[in-house]
Parts: sequence; structure tokens; C-alpha cells
Amino acid sequence: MIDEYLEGLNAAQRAAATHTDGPAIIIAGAGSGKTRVLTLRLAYLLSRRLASPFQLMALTFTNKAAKEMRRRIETLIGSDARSLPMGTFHSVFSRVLRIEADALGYTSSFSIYDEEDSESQIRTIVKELNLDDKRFKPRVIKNNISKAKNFLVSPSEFSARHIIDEFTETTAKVYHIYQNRLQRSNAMDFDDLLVNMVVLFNSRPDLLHKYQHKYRYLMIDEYQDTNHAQYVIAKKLAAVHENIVVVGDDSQSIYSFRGATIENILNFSKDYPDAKTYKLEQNYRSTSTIVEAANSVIENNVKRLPKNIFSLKEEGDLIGLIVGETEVQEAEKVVDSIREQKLRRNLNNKDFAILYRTNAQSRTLEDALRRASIPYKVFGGMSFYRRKEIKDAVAYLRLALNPYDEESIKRVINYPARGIGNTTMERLLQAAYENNLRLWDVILRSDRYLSGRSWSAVNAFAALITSFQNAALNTSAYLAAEYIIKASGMLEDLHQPKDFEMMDRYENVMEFLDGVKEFTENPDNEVRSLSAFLNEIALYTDADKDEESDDYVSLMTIHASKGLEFHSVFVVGMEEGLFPLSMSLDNRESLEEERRLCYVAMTRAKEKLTLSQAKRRMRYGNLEFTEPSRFLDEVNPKYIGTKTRSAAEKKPTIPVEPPRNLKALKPISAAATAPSENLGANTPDIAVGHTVEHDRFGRGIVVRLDGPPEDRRAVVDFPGRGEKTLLLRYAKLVVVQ
DNA sequence: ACGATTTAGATTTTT
DNA sequence: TCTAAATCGT
Repeated sequence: MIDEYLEGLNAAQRAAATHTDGPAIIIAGAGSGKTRVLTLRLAYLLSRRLASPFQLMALTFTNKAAKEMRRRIETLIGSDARSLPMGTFHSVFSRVLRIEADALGYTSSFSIYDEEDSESQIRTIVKELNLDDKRFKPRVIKNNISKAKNFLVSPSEFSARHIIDEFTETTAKVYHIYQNRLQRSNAMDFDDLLVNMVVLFNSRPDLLHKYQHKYRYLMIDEYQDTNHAQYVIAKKLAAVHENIVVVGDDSQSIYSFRGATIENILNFSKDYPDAKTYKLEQNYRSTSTIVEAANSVIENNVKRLPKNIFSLKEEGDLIGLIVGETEVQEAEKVVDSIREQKLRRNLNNKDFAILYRTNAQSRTLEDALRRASIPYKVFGGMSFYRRKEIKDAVAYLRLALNPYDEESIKRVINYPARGIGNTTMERLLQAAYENNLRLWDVILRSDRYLSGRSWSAVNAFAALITSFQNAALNTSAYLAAEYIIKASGMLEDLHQPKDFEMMDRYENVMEFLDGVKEFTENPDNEVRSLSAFLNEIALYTDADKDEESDDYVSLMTIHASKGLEFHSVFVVGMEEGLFPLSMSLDNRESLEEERRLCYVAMTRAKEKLTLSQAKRRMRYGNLEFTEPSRFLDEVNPKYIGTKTRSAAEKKPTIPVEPPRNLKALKPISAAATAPSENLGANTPDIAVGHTVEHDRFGRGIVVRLDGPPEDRRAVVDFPGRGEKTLLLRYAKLVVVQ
């Protein structure tokens, strides 16, 4: 059975899927059948009896990816798949940490703070320290602390080694207090779920040993997006058996702003000199036009692993280009194109995705789709679990298990209103911080700090939460949740039939309760306690939702589109400053990340890709003139056009960029753009010994030429940067002499 | 204590 | 433009 599946793979895929022992890296290009290889390898290990299911650990980044992999494995090996420790880094580690919580001074019912909770906690600390929150923005401090954690820099290390100015000094101070608060709240933030694994392994070699031996085979998906902490944990876990297989694509590393270090994948072979490398270079998803167009863009990045992604599918349509006068017209043209394609190709709404760089862009597109009565769905944005009413409900549940959870207390102590206002709250918090007590302990002994009306209000709240604790202990997850939500008074507050929005929220809370019920009744879940439910939703995002089979056009950011594919894809807002985003223009690293993002966007398309831009766009309430994205210039023009290739070759559609200093004066004309100058499509007369200029590497000398004429490559020696092999077709080389 | 009004700031987000 | 936090007024 497994063998049969293996037969269906290409040579590279089969080699990777049957890799058994020792370290290996699988470079899996977009659409290269990565998940298939991964699942088959797991099944292969099991069928060869090299490991039992619970000895494999497979880590992914999204719940969705984990779920998909589990589903596919189940079809291969049956219900054994259920015992595979497979999941996201955060969920797998959170389970380990709950088991080993004692060793870290936590209880197993610790809360998981989301980023809102973290920021709110940091905001409180900044206020307490009487700092100017304009100069010391809580959000920036939070991001810096997060970064420190991702690089495993502890508060004391941060103080000792990372203070270079007043800001870092403050960050250090806040970091210390923040970490103490978390511990006192019996809470971990997302980063702690990783950091504490390292802390655990460092402080308890016996436990490290235990897990090293427990998991004989370690597999990591999307390795290009791992951060330093994840890298260290993986290295420690794999140190005994060295059965570590990582899968990734450096060209799709788009989360460095979250601490991902692309070096992890670039250096894997240095970390494990014996590592085998498998390259999955055949793209089964997209037409060759799309694959090659995407290649022509990504070629402009310096930092890459060498590989040659190709497609054997037919050429298909050329890449469409839409230019709108304004973002409104851009959206209308996109919608027109969707309608046209639907008719011509007999497609459904589901076959289309519109991708954008920033969430703010969705609005215009939504309007245009609504006007055309085309059903659509916006992914991301305000997720269900980030809604206020849901966060309130979750806070009550969290408190039932962990009353020390300070952020949850603050959230619901006066919601619904029970007469505990700011003054009272300030008093309680002050009592807690001055006496180094936990907020919950202060609330339990509020007689010492309060009197009269505010005391009785706080006392009643304490009694309420205590009753919730009992409910959580003594009944099933669903019954407890139902009781807690009802007794909290939330539902009465929201149930206002006259107020449409309030009723909407009421419905959401009811839906949330249904979710709890579903969770408790789902036989797939091994543990169905309230605690397990909370753990799951803390690490859950909207992107994980299974989508019903409704027929709609998908709207999402490019980030959210990673791993997905659509028949026809529109990438909108291809303008300098928007994509690439202006904040990433100042250094090469971040510009390359934008380019990888562009690569990800383009490779989502199976049959038809359309890029679009607007000449004018409203930004922050005022009209701005734009210039086309450099990524448009980077797409080899021979792949861009409207209908047929020959038509495109006669009529190039890439607009010429005006001189940068004239951009504000650029005329707004509806006329088609001027024919482009030679962008390197035809290979200029370059010979060995010529000095050439490359727009990124500067000047260099051609040392060698090879490859067939249509694929001519030049090896150029750039002083100080070494020899680079450049495809003349793509590299814009200018002969200097 | 709570709602109304003003002001500042913003851009990507697997968990 | 739009949201969220800060401030103001009752």
C-alpha cells in the first residue's frame, strides 16, 4: 500500500520520502508536493517498524497544516495516526509544559496570554513606572521583549548585554517586571511556550534526556520560518538520535519580522555536516508561465539556496496586468476580470483569490465585489476569538482554572458592570504590587484594602469566581462553560433585541458555547477538559477554520495565503511603497523579504495570475500618486500580456518608471504605458572579459559564459562579493566597456 | 462610574 | 480613512 504510493512519486520525492535515519533537509519549492512527501515518509517509517507512532514528533506552524497532515496520514495508516505527536510548535510544547509545569514554578493550569494580553500588561507596567508612553510605546517594548525571547535572551542577560541607550534600558526594566508578572499570574505568553522549553531542558537534564529518547524521529515543516528558540529546541531534542528532517523553502521565508531567521535553513547543512539534501524542484501546481515568471522575480534576491524550480505543465495563459486610475477602479477591473474568467472558463467563485499586502486594502475590493453581487470571504482581519465578547467569555473560563490570571481579572472584574471602577481597581493593583501579592490574593482579602460599597462589590466578584472554580472542577467542560457564561451576567448584558450589534455579539457568545459543546463531544479529542479546550483556542486562529463548501471569492493578505492554491489569483496594489511596503525599502534584507512575499503570492496561482496596480490611491485619508512596483519590472516581460504570447511580445505592457524625483509630477494619463526599454529579455552582447554593471552587485568582470543561447548564464566576478552566476535573461546586466 | 468627544497613529502576524 | 486610547463632562 505504501509502496504503491511511493511509486507515484518522482525520484527526488521518493528519495526524500524513504529517507530513514540521520539528518536531512528537504528543499521543497512551491507546489512541489511537500505534504505528500512528508506524510508518506511518516507512514514509511511506521510501516517499516522503525518507530511507533508516539516516537515521532512532527512540528508545523499552523494548526491547519497539522490537521491536514494528520488527515492524510490517517488515510495511509488508519487510526494509529491519532497518537502521533503532531501539531504546531506551540501546541506540542504547551502540552509538554503543562506536564512539566512544576519544574518551572507553574501549575499545569497556567494561562496562555495572547498578544493583546501581553501588550496590556506592558502598558500597565509602563504606566506604573511613570514613563512617557509616547517615548516608550508599549507596543514597541512588547515587540522588543518578544524579539529578545525569540533569541533566548533572558531579562538579566538583556540588562547585562543589550542596554545601549535609554530605550533599551527601559525595555530591560519592563522586561524584568513583565516576566515576574507573568509568573505571578501563572501565565505564559506565546514566546514563553518556546523559551520555557529551553529553560526546562537546561535546568533539568533528566527531562531533556527523557524527551530526547522519547522522540526518536523529529520532523519540522516550514523550517525557513523557525526562530532561534525553535532552532535550539529542535537541536536539543535531536541531539541523541540526530534523526531530524527539516522541510522548507528559503524563497518562502516571510516571517522574519516575527523573529524567524532564514539562516536556520541556509545553515542546516553546516549544523549537520552529514545531512542529506533533497531538492523537490518540480512544481506540480502552476503553469510553466507562472513558475518562470515567479522565478524571474525571486532571482533578484542575493540570499538564496541554489535551485531550479520548473513546471512541466503547459504554458497556459500569460500573466495579466491591470492598471487602474484609482484603487476603486483597480478593484472594479479585478471584478470585471473575475466575471469574464468565470464565463470564459466556467469557473466558480471559489477558484479565485485576491491577495493584498495590507489588510486595509480589503475594503475597496469588498465594496466592488458587493456591488457586483459576487459572494466573497475576507480571511484574517478580526478573528472570531479576538472579538471583545469572545475574549470576555474566554477570560471567565480562564479564571475558573487559573484565578491568578491578572489580565483576565482586569478584563472582566467590571464586565458586566458590577460597580468596580477605576479607583477601586487602582487600589487593588497597588496593594498587589506594593506587597508583592497576586491580584487574586488581594481580591480574596479585599477587606484589608477596601471598605463599604466597593468592598462588597469585590467580595461578590471573588465569590463568583470561586463558584466558577468549583464548576470547572466538578462538571464537564461544556456544562461548566455554560454555567460560567450564564452566571457571569454577560448574556443578559448582550441580550438587547433592539440593538442589532448587541444581538450579534450575543449570538457570537452562543456560538462560542456551541464550540465548547462540539469540542467536548468530538471523539477525536483525546482530552476533552475545559483546560484542553482553552489550550486549543489560545493557539487557534481564524485561518484554521475549516471552510464550508460555500462558493465565494477569497480575500486575504499574502501572508495568510501561504500554503494555499487557487485556479486564478489576483495580486493587487503592486505599487512602490505599498508592495514593497515603504518601511522595508531602506535595507536589502527586508526588501528581499518583500520579494519572497511576491514570490509566495505569484506561486499561489495554478492557471491564471493577474497583477494589478492603481495610479492613485487614498492612503490615510489623502490621495497619493503611486509608481508601479519594482516587482512588476522584475517579472520577465515575455510572460506578461493579455491573451496570447505572440501578441504580448509585440506589445510590452510594463510601464516605464519615471525618474524617482519626478514621481509627484507624474501625469495621470489613461493612455497605455510606453513600450519598455530592453529589460534584459534579449541577451545583450556580453563576452568574457567585459566589465558589466548589475544594479545590485555593482561592477564586475565576466569570467565565463555558458548554457544554451536562450538560457545563457554569465559567471561574473564582482570585487568583494565573489563570483555570481547570472542568467542573462533575468539579470539586467549593462556592459560598461 | 460611565458615556461622549477628541486626538493620535497606523502598514505584514503561522502561535 | 479608521480605530483605539485618552480626556472630558455629567
